Amino acid sequence: MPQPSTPRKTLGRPPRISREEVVETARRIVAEEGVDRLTMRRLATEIGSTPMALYHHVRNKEELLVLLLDDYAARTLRRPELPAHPRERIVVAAAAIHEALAACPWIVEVLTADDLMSTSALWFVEQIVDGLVECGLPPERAVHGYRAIWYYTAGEIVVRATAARRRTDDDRATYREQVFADLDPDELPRLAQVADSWAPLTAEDTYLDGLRALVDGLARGRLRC
Amino acid sequence: MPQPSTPRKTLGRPPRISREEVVETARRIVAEEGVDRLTMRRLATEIGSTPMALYHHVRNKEELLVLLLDDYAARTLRRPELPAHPRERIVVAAAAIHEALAACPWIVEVLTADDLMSTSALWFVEQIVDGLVECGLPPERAVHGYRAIWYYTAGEIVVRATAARRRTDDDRATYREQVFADLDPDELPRLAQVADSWAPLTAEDTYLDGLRALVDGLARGRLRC
DNA sequence: GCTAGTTTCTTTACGTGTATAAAAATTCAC
DNA sequence: GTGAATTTTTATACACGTAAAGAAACTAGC
Repeated sequence: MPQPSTPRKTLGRPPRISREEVVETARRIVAEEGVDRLTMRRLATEIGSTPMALYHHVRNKEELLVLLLDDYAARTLRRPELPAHPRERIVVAAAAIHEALAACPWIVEVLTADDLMSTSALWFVEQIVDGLVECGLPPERAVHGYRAIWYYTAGEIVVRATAARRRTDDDRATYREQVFADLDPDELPRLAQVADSWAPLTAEDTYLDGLRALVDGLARGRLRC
Repeated sequence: MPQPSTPRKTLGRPPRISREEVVETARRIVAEEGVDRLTMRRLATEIGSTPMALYHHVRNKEELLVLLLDDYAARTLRRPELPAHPRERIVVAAAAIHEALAACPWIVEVLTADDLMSTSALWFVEQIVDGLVECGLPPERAVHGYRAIWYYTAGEIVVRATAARRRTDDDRATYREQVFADLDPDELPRLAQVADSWAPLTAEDTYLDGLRALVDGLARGRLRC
C-alpha cells in the first residue's frame, strides 16, 4: 500500500504566480488600457515576473485570450427571461450571446473559437438546441441548426468589428466608394441601383432581422411552430 | 497655358519594383510554400529588394493579403449556370463564393473584410441581391439579406478554419470533451443527450443546409417565391 | 545530509511587422 | 549646369511572441 493518507506536498519548485493571477492581471490591463496594451512583456512586469514565466501557466497568448473570453462570459452573461414560444426563445438566447460579445470587440481575435464552450455559455446553447428540438427538429438537426446560428452570430461580429477597425485606418472605404461609382448599370443593375445607399445600409444593425430569418428557415416545415 | 500636351515624365526616383510584381511574387510564395512562409523579408529578398521598399507599394501586410484575395477571386471565381428560380439562384451564387473561399483556407486572416469587394465577386453579389428583390423584398431589405448571407458564409469559413488549425495544436478538443463529459443532464438535458455525437456532428459540412434555411427565412412571407 | 528527480523561473536569442531617418535617383525651374 | 523638389530605396532600430537552455527551489529516497 503506497501513499494511503499523507497528501504529500507537490513536487518541484513552488510556483510564485498562478494562472488565475495571470488571467486576472491580463483582464485588468485590457479593462484599463485596451487589448492593444496587453503584451506578454507588459503582463510579466505588471505581475512582477518575466515573460517566459507566463508560459508555464498559459500555453500561449491565444490561449490567454480564450481564457479572458471565458472569464468575460462568466462575469457578464446573465440568463434572460425566456419566452415560452420556442422560436422566440431561440432568438432571445442567441441575441443575449450576441449582445454580450458585441459589447467587447477586442474579443474578435479569439471569437473564431470553434464553439462558445465557456461553461457559462452552455446554458444558452442548451436553450437554442432545445428550442429547435421543440420546433420539431431531430436532435442532430438541432445541433446543426445551432451551429448555423453560431456561424451567423460570430460572422456578424467579426465582420463588423473588422470593418470598424479598418474604418479608422480609412481609405479602404474610399476604395469601396470607387468600386460603386464605377459600376456598370447594365451589367450590375441592382448594385448600381443601391450604390448610393450601400454604405448607410451596411452600417445598419440588422443582426436581429437576419437571426429571425435564419431561425424561421430552420424551423420551417416542421410539425410544431 | 501650362502643360497642354507634353505628358511630362513622372517625378522623383523611378521605381524598381511595382505593386503587381509584389503581389505576383507573394502569390507564388503562397502557392509554393504556404502562407506561413510569406514574410515581408522573404518577399523582399525574393524580389531582389529590401523589406521596407515593399511598403511603398502596399500599405502593410494586411493590405497585401487583401490584394492576394482579390487576385485569387479574379483567377478562380467562375460564373456558374444559375437556375431560374430566384431562391435557388441565391443559393447557387452564395455556394459558389463559399466553395471558392473554403478551398483556400489561408485566406481566413483577411476574410473578415467588410464585404467581398473584389470586382470579380460583384457579379455574385448582384445575383444574390437581385434574387432577393425578385422574391419580393424591397431593395434595402435585399441588401440586408445579402449581408446576412455574407455573415453566415464568412462565419462558417472562419470558424471551421480556426477549428481545423486548433485541431493540429490539439488539446482544445480534449478540453471540450471534458466539458461535455462533465455535463449535468438535469441542468442541460439536450446537450447531455447529444454529448457523445457533438464532435462528429459539428464536423459535418452543413453549410448548404444552413444557407437554404437562411434564404428561405429571408424570402418567407413575401409575395413571390 | 546528500543526491536524484521534478517543477518553475530566468536568460538569451531569433524572426517577425514596421516606424523613422537618411540616402539615392530622378525632373523641373532657372 | 545647378539647386530645389519629389519619389523610391536603404539602413537602422524597436517591440512583439516565443523557442531553447539552463539555473533555482523544492521533495523523496537513501
